[in-house]
Amino acid sequence: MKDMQENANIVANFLKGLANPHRLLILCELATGEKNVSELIDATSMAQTSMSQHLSKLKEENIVVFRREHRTLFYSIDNDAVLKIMDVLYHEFCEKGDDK
Amino acid sequence: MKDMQENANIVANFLKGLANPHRLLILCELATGEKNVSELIDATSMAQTSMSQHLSKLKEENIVVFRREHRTLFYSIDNDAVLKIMDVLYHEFCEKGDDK
DNA sequence: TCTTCAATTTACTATATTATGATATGATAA
DNA sequence: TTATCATATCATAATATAGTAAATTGAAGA
Repeated sequence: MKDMQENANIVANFLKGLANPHRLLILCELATGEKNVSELIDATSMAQTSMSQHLSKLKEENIVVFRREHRTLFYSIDNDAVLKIMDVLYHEFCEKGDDK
Repeated sequence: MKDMQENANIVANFLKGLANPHRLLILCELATGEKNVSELIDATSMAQTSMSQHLSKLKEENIVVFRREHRTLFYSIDNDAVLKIMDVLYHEFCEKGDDK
């Protein structure tokens, strides 16, 4: 096992990839299945450039992958840890205690 | 349930609280049980000021709590989601595939 | 080839985060 | 009260992140 310090850097970068409201919304969309960029823009009302940059960050951290079909790029979540963490976050923040 | 946008902001802030190598190391220490600030400084070799700021951030996001005993403050993790996420992260990043 | 569509990259600015040094607080002992 | 220990806060500078506009790439149809 790598030493803690080194792991801490890797894990922190991974978490930074998730720690943005726009990227979380993107991941919520992708959690229900593969989507192309236009669909993601429609679903989140984000600017196209901004979407592209956030997708780029998600790719960089190996959180999502994409495949090209003609001119269209389809993105999907390719990370088991991400799905597990989203599950924890959903139960913690979206299901309970929403009435404060 | 709150709308996604609002939840996304809250969750992103929570994740930002975790997304720093120093804070992850602090949480690794606290995962084994309550520790005071001096112990955390010794264990992580961080500067005192830096430690204090990171603990402050962790408190702000309700990730840790503390209790005072005389002059000494004891910190501990007070968040079930944090422990679950750390567990996922540990399995993903610290146990497997460490030999790349 | 020329044009257009889908998406990315680049450049720039605004804002947020982090590290560091100096100072302050709160609790206790002398 | 004064000194000291444990810790927090403040100020500042360096760095990272995010948003926006303009330019670029890659694929496909006219």
